[in-house]
Amino acid sequence: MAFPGDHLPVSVRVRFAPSPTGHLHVGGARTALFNYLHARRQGGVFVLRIEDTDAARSTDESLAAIFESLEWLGLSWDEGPKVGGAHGPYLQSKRRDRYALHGRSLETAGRAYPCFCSAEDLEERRRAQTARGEPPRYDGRCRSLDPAERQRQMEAGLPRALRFALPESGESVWDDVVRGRVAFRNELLDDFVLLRSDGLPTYNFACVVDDHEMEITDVVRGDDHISNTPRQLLLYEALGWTPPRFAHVPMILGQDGTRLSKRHGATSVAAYRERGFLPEAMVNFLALLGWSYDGQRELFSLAELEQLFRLERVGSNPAIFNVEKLEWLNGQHLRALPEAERVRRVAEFLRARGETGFEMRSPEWQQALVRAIGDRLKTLTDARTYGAFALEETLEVDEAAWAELRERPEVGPRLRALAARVAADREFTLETLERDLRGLAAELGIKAGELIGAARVALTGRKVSPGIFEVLWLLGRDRSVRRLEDAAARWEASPRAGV
RNA sequence: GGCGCUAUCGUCUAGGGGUCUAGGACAGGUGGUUCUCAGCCAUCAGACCGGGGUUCGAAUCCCCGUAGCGCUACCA
Repeated sequence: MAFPGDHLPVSVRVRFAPSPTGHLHVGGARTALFNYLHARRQGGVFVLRIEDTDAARSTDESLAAIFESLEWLGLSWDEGPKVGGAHGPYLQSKRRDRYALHGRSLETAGRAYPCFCSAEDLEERRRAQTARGEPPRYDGRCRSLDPAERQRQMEAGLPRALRFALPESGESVWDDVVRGRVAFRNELLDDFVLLRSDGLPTYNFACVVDDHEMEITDVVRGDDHISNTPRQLLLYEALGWTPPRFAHVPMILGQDGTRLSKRHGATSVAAYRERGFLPEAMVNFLALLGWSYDGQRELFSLAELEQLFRLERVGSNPAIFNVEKLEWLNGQHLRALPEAERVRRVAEFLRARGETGFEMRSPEWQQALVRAIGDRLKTLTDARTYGAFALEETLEVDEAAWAELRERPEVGPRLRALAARVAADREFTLETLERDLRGLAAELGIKAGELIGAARVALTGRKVSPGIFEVLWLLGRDRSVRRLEDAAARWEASPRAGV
């Protein structure tokens, strides 16, 4: 029921607020995804806000990297850097006046006070508290400063921070969308800093001011922020603002169950991109980390997720990032791609890695290679692995594969015979090549598989490859003949244990 | 240490008191198909952290314990 003066039922407004202190990691990407999906599903607005109040750690490179990763994933923002919006600026470093303004009003209202304690002092007092077995928290020294003394310190021009004067009793409670009721006793909190002595806001203050001014209705963030929520709730109360709804999504852990970090290997979405993962798979995988549709269906496109995602279906237990599932999903999405698109992605991927062997070939050849690799393609990197025999001029021979071949009898002559057939094949199609080889095997009285095995090592240098007729076709007549003969010569020159 | 969050197969999860002899997926085993591998098909193995309650009945509700993680900064 609406009353005069009430806000009209506002549509959902969510935000993703990374700090530009490094690449976008998968945990952040997942938070961004959930925010994005929630906004899309509810017909709301997705805001991107940059929390760069830590001047020492924030960099432009990080900022650019975050934009790039979000764009790659397809998570477009409706308001924020690059696109603008009515609630800007969207960089906290450009909003100092806002924080100062609200800081002053809190101070005037007696809800905040200047603190002249130095960092060293604070550190020492904390140490003493810990030594005494007490919880380390601000002792309130400057809160109880008498007005004359406070005035004197101000006039002396001592660096001052602004601290929030917390209520000593009561509870901060909220109904979390993913966890239900969460409560903290206020007395356990301490008078935290709102504005640093350099005038920049700390996280909790900036966050509350911005969420309010940007009219954020739903705060969806990692559950490492749960214990910040009571502090923020208290700020909303002190400022006379209505707090948003909170949804604390579980964190993503490394294989060992601890918070995902560099020691768990690749953690940035950029790294997965470089490894040949598709944004489609990444999005699908991230969505499944914490959210489920019905426990059965697992394959989703971003567009489908925008329709099906519900914050209420997000679970509350932390998830371990397991790459095997990502790889499987990547294979699924790769196969779902129309062939032409798959070829395009392979070309793009190889080009980004500075490999030109693929894109120099004809479209028909490119398509044939990708088709020959077929379902072996789980990541785009596999295109290079399985296509190396045709992409690279010099053949790298796997030692184990060769060792096996070397010990087998009759290989040399057989490879030479096959070379002759291939050389004589005027049509050179998959059909004629198959006829050549199977015909020869029959004449030699051996199984086709045996001849194929030897040819595979000779032509690709490996024990594993795409189908042998495709291999021959991709290599072309000249290269095929040459490799077969080279292998035969090498076999003939090799001493054999049993001979 | 204090506070908080979490707890179902190795992993991601379904499950909201009886239909659960707990379902699906990845990974793993076995068999089949094929020129290898991948894929595909079939099949097997694999879990409700422990202890108390509540209830006719608990994976599901409550309490305690345990474990993991997070926060405990003039980081975010």
